[in-house]
Amino acid sequence: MKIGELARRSGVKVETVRYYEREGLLPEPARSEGNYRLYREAHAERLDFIRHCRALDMTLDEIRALLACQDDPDQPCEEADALIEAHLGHVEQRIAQLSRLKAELEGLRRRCAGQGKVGECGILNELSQPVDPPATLEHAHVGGVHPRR
Amino acid sequence: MKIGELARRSGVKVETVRYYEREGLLPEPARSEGNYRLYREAHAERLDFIRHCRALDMTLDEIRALLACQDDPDQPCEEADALIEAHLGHVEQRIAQLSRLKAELEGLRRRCAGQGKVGECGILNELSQPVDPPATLEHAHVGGVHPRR
DNA sequence: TGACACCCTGTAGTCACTATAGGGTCAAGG
DNA sequence: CCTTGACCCTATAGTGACTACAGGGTGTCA
Ligand SMILES: [Zn+2]
Ligand SMILES: [Zn+2]
Ligand SMILES: [Zn+2]
Ligand SMILES: [Zn+2]
Repeated sequence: MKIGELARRSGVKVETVRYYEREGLLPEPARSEGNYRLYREAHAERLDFIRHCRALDMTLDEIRALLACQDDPDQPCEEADALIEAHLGHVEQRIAQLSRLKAELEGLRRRCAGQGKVGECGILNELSQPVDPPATLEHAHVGGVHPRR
Repeated sequence: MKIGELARRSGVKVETVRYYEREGLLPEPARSEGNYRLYREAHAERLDFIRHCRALDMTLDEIRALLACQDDPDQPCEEADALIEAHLGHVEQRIAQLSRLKAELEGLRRRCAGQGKVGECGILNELSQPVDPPATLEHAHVGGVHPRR
């Protein structure tokens, strides 16, 4: 299987597959006579694993750690379980933070009468008030509201 | 007021202030004889506005648009209000998405008996299953669960 | 022989900063 | 006058997880 077919099967771009190889998440595959990468089923499964984890918003570092567990199947699974638990914590923290932002945005919205001019709008006046620096979460990584195109 | 004092007052780094200037969010201030930036109250207010918006996870593009409204105080405030409304949508979308991830992670956690080896752990086996590509949200930008250090 | 789809490497761009390197300015103390 | 130290300046590169080229090579078909 060449890189294009692997990428299609797992729903990623070809460049992403090569990126995962550079990052050490996918092992270097065999090469054809013409220097093309040649993949096997095991590569496709590993790529699905990675994409599954990415769909859960894990970092590549978290995924690397999980893959290291998986590559050692006789070890107890405590470490892998702890990684999932920790990441669940990251997601929960981010949900809590975004819920606070949502409440603040809804409060902001209520401060606009709707027919006024910018100079009188409660929204913009409120936003000019200083803000106490947002508490920096320790291992937070579950990110932005805005996607990359 | 020199850049260090401005930065301290608004709780940002000096480099961030210079970055906002390069990005056109803060106007270029006057310079001292020794080429130091000299700021006034209006600059501090504008910086507070920017930080307030960033604390709500708006992008710099969204903030630029809001600042453009604010710089034109006789216009009706509809556009500014629509920007806030749209961003509230971004936050709500991201909360919904993260809630789905949270449910899936909790489901994963239940698949581990707790005393097994990695090879038998339901978590890792489940993660090896392919995943349908996550629906790409149109203007999503409210990002990751994982923070930058 | 040419067209075309696919593959290769290497580099640069994204976003919102952050962190250096390598210098200049300015007030106080010796 | 000279040094120390805090502050300032510009310019450049790094972060994460990709994405998009540029500039070439390979393989198959007509
Ligand atoms: Zn995580
Ligand atoms: Zn309004
Ligand atoms: Zn937004
Ligand atoms: Zn387990």
